[in-house]
Amino acid sequence: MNGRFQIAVHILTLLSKANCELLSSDYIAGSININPALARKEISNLRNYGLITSKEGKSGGYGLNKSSGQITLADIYQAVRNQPFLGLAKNSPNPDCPVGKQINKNIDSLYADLDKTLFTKLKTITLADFSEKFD
Amino acid sequence: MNGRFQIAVHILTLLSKANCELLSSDYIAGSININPALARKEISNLRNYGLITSKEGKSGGYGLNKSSGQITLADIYQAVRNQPFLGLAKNSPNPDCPVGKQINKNIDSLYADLDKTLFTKLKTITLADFSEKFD
DNA sequence: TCATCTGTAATAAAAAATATTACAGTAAAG
DNA sequence: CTTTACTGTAATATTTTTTATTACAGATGA
Repeated sequence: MNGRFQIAVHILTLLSKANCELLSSDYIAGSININPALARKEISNLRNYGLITSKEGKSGGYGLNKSSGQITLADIYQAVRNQPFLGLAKNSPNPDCPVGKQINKNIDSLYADLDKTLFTKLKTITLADFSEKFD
Repeated sequence: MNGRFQIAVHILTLLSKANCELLSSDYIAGSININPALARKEISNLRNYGLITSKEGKSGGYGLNKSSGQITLADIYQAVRNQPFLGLAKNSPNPDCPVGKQINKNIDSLYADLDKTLFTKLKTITLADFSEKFD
């Protein structure tokens, strides 16, 4: 799993515990210990997926766009991955070999299967569930 | 998922279809289209996990150490990963932030949970099952 | 004793992830 | 209106990880 997933979960957990106060990218980046520009970039992506709202200008910042009970970890993962969960087969095997010729197709289909399994699991956990684990 | 998993599955599929003939690292690397030294390195690891046997010297090569029905994809993955399936939390968040302080613990526990889900799924698929998909 | 393999380490190159810098644009507050 | 404190985003640099390459010692059979 991608490091971006962890960052995204961290961001959304902060927002979920912020009680509707807007948080700045500086504050968020400080909690994660990453660069504010990187935080803004990930936030921008999460906003494209409808999970976050933002407000520009002085006293601007970020908040959740839905209640934490309505956001599942599957939503977060879907926003973060640009490829299927486990990546695609990416070798260029020998087409003259009977196994090489078919391996990518079969690996892709295996990955899709595993992907579905994980996704099903992630759908059962809401951001609210996850946030509750923090004091 | 790791590129090494795909390589490992490819190697074991080749061996499983080789009908007990020993295959050389050159042949295997040629099918995957990778460097023979890299293939030998992965094979060496798979041998440490009891999945492959090797024979040195002229007319040497590699073969399966168990029947393909006795090897599951979970065995292969376990051999290939050095860390849990989805990696460990690896940020160094701010310990002065209530969320930052606890995020790694909670992410690790989430990953362990997801890991178990995937592992359970992978255990249901044998190398024989996978190999059957090739003509 | 030569040819053909494996085993492994050291190194190099390529690719991917992450961090940094910079600055234009927006909104509130004086 | 002008200053201040933010977001939005692109360009670039750095670091880390992955993958490839080279090299050669050791094993085994012909």
